[in-house]
Amino acid sequence: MKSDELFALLRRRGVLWPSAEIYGGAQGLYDYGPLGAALKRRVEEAWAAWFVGLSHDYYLIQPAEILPEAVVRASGHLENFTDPEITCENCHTAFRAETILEKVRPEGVDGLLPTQIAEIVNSHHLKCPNCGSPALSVPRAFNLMFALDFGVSGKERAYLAPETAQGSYLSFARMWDVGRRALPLGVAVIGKAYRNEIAPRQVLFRMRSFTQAELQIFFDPAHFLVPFERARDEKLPVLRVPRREAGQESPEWVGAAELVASGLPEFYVYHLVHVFRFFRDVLRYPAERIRLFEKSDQERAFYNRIQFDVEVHLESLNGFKELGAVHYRGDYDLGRHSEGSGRDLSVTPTGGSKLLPHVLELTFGVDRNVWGLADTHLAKDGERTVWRLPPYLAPVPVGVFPLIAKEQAPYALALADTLAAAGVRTQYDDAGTIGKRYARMDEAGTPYCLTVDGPTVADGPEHDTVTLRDRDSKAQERVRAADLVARLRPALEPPRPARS
RNA sequence: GCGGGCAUAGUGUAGUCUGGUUAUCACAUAGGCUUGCCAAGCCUAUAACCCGGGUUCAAAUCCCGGUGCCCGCACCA
Repeated sequence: MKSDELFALLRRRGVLWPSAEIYGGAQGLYDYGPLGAALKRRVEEAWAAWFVGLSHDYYLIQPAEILPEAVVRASGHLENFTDPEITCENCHTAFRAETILEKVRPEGVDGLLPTQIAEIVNSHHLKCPNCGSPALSVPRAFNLMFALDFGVSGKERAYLAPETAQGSYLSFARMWDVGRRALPLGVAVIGKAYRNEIAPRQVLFRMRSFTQAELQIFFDPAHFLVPFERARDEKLPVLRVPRREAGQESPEWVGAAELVASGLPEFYVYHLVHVFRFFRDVLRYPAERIRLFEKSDQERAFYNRIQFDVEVHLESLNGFKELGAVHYRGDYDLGRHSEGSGRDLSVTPTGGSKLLPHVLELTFGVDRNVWGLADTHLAKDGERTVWRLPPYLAPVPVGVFPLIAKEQAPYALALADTLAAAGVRTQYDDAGTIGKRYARMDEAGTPYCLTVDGPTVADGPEHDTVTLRDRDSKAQERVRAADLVARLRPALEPPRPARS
């Protein structure tokens, strides 16, 4: 489905819509409706079950979403987000002011006001590096962070967190103390991040307020032992730099052991395997649509030593899109915060020697995956539209209908209440014909529908049995009402990784 | 940010070029009749010209500004 068509469908069904619609909308902001909010929450639950479940030493925390200025200064966000940009009025290419002034001012532009930069551009008659035109714009400082007045004095500044990772780094010292004082130590966060994007686009793909799910693993690079045997036999669809440079865009399937043999650390490949399994086995993206895209030295941020993006081919957006990534960030983060805060964040594990832990970051865009799940799992099947979500991700896992509202409504309502009380979320519906109700639930991604009919309420062998209808096969089966909870509940639990 | 395109009920649309009747049609939604296990049929109801300004006797239609969306470029530490 094309992006427009998919978004129209999601709007119509109340999955999501633009924020502040009645005022004409606000770029880059979206609201989730009932189905969307439920789906997003289930994705988050499945993510936490899988990744926090990877180790006894991985924990979920919830840090603040506002960062004091000192934090973003130390992390590098302040300087990197305020680079002034100059645009060529002729060919419309944008450049960093630093690039344009490179030759005449090799010391850089830090500390200069936009007007001062403009003066230098004018006095040296600088031209566009692309087309040679002298029509260069006045420098514009764009800061992707939302700045806030913090406190009542008006003197302190703070920023909305541009990523959730900083909250984990800030919490490291405390986590060390409350934890087992052992490495590796995993700190997971599912939270909001805010970026004042220049051009928000493609609905959930570039938003100004979005949700990230990230796991920061602090470890000793000399001793990061992982149960690699659980990953060794997996084959991964990787697209590595040499293959990319040879002009290939499709991945090749390479065994985990082979990746290690090529020089990637075991701990990295082990986690990459589990990230791949999450996308294939938990979110159930088709394996052939997934590729692990290695970023080259030039492409990745300077502090990332190894980076693979997890990309999924999305029809609505015409190509592979980044839905997650695995970054080996070295000791950059704790180093910067040690320096910035004046507090030494190095630790001494029991029986070990003092070190500044390194960080392996597993990062996911939650909103992007909600879109991805709509793109890959929601499709037309002849007349009907079916959202083939895994049952544990379905916003409403069970629909309950009376075949004839006038006759079986009380029984069906009571059944829905019983299931709800047992922790199975249901939707009761008696409007229109039975086929219409099935179609409605198919579109909402509901995997199971229960229909109460004549035999259910009549005396006879089928008393207290209902039909259980499967979304994907449309097959029906008679099931005793009393057995329903035991029957349905296992499918509604998200998978967890194997662990000793 | 730049360039191009677009904006009409909940959704998709006709009408805009060439200003003029009660703004078209389908689906969806609500109610009724009928049917009773995969979007059937009939009747009824609800519901729209993105916002602001201008031109005109008259604006969904023409002009200007704004906002939003789509595509391309740039950006995405």
